[in-house]
Amino acid sequence: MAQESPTFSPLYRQIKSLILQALEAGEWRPGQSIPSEQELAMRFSVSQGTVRKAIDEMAAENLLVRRQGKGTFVASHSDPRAMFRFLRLVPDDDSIPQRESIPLECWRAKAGHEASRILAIEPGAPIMIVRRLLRFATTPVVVDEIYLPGEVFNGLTLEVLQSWRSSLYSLFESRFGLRMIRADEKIRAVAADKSTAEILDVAEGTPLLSVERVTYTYGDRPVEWRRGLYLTEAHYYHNELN
Amino acid sequence: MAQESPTFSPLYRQIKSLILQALEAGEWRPGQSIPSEQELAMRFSVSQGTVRKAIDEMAAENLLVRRQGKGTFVASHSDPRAMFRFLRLVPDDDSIPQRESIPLECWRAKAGHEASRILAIEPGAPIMIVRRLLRFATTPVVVDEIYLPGEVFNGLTLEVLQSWRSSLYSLFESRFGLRMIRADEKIRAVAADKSTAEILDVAEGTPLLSVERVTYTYGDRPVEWRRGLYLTEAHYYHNELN
DNA sequence: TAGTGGTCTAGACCACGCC
DNA sequence: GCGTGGTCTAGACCACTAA
Repeated sequence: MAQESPTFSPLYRQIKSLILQALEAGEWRPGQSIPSEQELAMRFSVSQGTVRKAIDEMAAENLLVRRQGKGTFVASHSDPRAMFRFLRLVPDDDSIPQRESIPLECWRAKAGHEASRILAIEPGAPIMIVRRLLRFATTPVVVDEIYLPGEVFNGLTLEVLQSWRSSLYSLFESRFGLRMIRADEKIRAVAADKSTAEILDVAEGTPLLSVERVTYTYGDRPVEWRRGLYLTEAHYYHNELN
Repeated sequence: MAQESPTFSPLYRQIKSLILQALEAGEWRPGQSIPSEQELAMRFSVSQGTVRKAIDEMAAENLLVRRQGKGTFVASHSDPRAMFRFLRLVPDDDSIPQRESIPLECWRAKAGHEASRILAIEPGAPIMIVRRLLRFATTPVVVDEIYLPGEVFNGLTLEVLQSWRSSLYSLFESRFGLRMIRADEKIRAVAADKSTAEILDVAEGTPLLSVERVTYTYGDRPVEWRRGLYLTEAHYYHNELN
């Protein structure tokens, strides 16, 4: 008969979005622990099991990290376990390489049509463009061109990038308070242009993986658009299908 | 003090592996429903909540599919919702294309060094090799070369392949009782060789995505090794990162 | 209306990390 | 020993599906 709840949302999802709000508001910082399940249950006046289910989902989405006996922590790109979480390039011998990010350029620009559409900002709005090289041990393997909304990344310079000894996303997190939650990648095969070929030390025309990534923060807000060119002669992009 | 349980396994995981066993033994067929949570709880003499947690995990792994009000079902590649579950190629305009699989060749061979290693069979053991073309609407987009253990795929012929009007994995499931659970892909950029270029109707040397996939059935047993060459001029390989 | 999965609760106990 | 997350239970009630 009567449609009771056209937008029925279970209690644990409401709790989840409350925790999300707190997270977004910066109530707990990346790497820090959030209150215990008991405390949260009291705070929201629900049972511990309901809080638990909310946290379960958020842990599955890599927003939180549970550690038995210790507590629940806000996920962080500064955590060694998650440092290159989004980089799927692996050496052919499946070793874990020493990665090194080498910033090449960093300049201001105005958002063109495509950048404004993808980053959901006004055309002509300020953006930052970063070019950088990624090396595995001493081998150059990836050239990235990264587009960032200038609004958010105010104060980003080549010097800042060069003085940072860790992953880009951990810099974004620490310096700009931006937490990268998830990303979408579009992968294609392309031929290396001259300048990329030089940087990667291969012949012009060498087939490369073009990896176009849009990265999102809380609320599915896009905050990074990057295009990486991956050299796959001694490495491969690894993907697991379920 | 005493190390109580070096290999502690919670009850719900034991239940999970019992359900897995039943699944593997073919007690319930793909697409069919398994017993209700209550029935399983009685059968295994545990609470409904414990069964629920076991099923939760299996649903997350795409082994089972829950449908509220109806029951829990064995996942199937014949289900339209999961038909091309492992194919990540998408048209640039993000439309959902009409896919068509065109078998080109199918022959017997003996496993070489690499095939035997990957499929975990004896070198020299019989294998089947299938070559096929995949079209989106009328556009050729993928050429696959597929290696299958002959032991399992006894009776596979080009005629069988040609008479099947659906996805390969649904054929494997229906005809050979083989259920593909998960897969690992290694992606590279390569240049099109002459014969592939002809089939895909592009110039020789065109950059293509090389997608090497190993597919596993229950118990992490590898049962398929394939290499696909994807044309990415009007399509892209989509990947979501979390 | 009956049966299924989905939610929510309350309480007991276990495993783990740390002091 | 204490606090944390992790497991297990039992029971009540809700939402969805199909007969």
